[in-house]
Amino acid sequence: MNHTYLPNEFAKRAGVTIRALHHYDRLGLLKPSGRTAAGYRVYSDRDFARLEQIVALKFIGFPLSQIRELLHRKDTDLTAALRQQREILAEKREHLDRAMQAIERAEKIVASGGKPDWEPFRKVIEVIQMQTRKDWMKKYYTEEQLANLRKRWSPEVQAESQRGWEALAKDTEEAIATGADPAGEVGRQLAARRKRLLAMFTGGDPGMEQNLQKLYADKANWPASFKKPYSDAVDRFLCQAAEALAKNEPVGCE
Amino acid sequence: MNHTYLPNEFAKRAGVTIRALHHYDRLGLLKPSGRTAAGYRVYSDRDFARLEQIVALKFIGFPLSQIRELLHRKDTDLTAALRQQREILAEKREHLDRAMQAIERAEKIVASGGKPDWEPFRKVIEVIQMQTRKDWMKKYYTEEQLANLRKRWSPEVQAESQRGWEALAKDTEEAIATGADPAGEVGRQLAARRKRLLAMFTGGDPGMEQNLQKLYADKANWPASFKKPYSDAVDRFLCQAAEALAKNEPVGCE
DNA sequence: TCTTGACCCTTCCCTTACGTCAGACCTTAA
DNA sequence: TTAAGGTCTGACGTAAGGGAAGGGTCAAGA
Repeated sequence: MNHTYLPNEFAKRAGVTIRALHHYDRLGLLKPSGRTAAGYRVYSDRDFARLEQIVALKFIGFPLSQIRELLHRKDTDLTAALRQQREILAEKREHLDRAMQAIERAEKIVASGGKPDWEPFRKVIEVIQMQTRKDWMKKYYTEEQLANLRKRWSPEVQAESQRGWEALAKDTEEAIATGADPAGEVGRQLAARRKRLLAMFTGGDPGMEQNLQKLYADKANWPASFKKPYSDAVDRFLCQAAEALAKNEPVGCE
Repeated sequence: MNHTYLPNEFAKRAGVTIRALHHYDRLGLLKPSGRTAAGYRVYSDRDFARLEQIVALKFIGFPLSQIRELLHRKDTDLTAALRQQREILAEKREHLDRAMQAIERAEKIVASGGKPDWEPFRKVIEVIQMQTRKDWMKKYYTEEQLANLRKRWSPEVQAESQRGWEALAKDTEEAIATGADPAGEVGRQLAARRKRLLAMFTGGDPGMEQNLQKLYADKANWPASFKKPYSDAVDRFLCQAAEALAKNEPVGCE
């Protein structure tokens, strides 16, 4: 059972390249058990186990330097390292999500044409600034609520929400064009759709709903990225409809 | 309105470092409009617009070399570049998701203690192998179904699902200990919980449910990472309960 | 006029995790 | 004996800048 391997076989079995083995050797991360008379590296089963660990730690994103620490010193706090690494990955994922969202926006604007080619990037920049506007959002949301929001507000959900708002805007414009009454049946249905879309954002948390209304009222200080995708007329109609739908609840129209 | 900026003001306004400006200058990505007699870089509003574009494209993950192409040649296909970039980001996100899942597993095993410190990494490796087992999953799932699954199966959902299974296992063990009947009321409720957890995975797609059953039957070929977190006794009890709950539907127990 | 502090310049080395040569050495089969 | 295939070390390249060395510029205060 105590096999020995030459570099080629060893590397293939572990799914790494020979060059990587050289690299780990030079870093002192994985020294081969021995050498042949000609100087060829010779690896053992124990080396293989260690390489497996290295590969695993690399997969979850640890840098080689830290892997060496973790494998070298038994006293290193593994749980703390894992937790920290998970947090790092979570941050990276957040960035990726925002980048994907930005691309989708840009694609949409490019596809709708008409504008000069570089218009999309204004939008992208707005999204970035929204990211740096975290402190602004903290005026209204607690850290915990923001964390929940980030969890729920995946790019897919965002995309769906955006589609929903666009469709709602279109239908509302039609309703206005046909002279519909905000308090009538059509308005009632549109208001219900608006409510569901808001619920996608708040996740049904009443605290967040309140905050959303305060935030909505703070119109003067909105970052540009919060600009609604529909006109003031549509906004007014929907607000009136929403108030008609729920006579007793404040709706957040000015 | 035609402002000029020295590096400090310019960099701050755009949210980059002076060192980055030097870098872009050297790459020919953003040459300042002019220089003072002393050799200081002088930037204009047009430079600012260009820098905004650079920052935006960098945010969505384009390398500087490609950014230069995109900004230099008007004929470059922007839509194609955006689509491709989105795909690249999607792949990265997939990797991140799997890494986070691996960390969560490792953390759980470390926390439960008892095992030698390096046991967790066996589990991590299994997750990696599951990744390379894509071809195996394709036996049962179409590409489209897999894509849907990846969308829905975020780390958060995974974590929640895992918690759900663990709780279900615990409660089922208790039920077995008290001699409950799989076909009785307790069994009925446990079976319903099992069904809901499966639904988290299938998303209610009946095609995927069928596949899940086929996959379940292919027990001999399961990758190790699919090992259930509960004992065979719990498994049998839940299967019998599920069959009792839905007399006419096949449940997938052997 | 001299100095201080805040800017700015260029050039060079450093970072990660290897990939890619280049030139030389080893082993084995034909 | 030679050809093929495997291996060695060493050096350089990658992306996107960070940091430091060593030096110039500018405005204001002593």
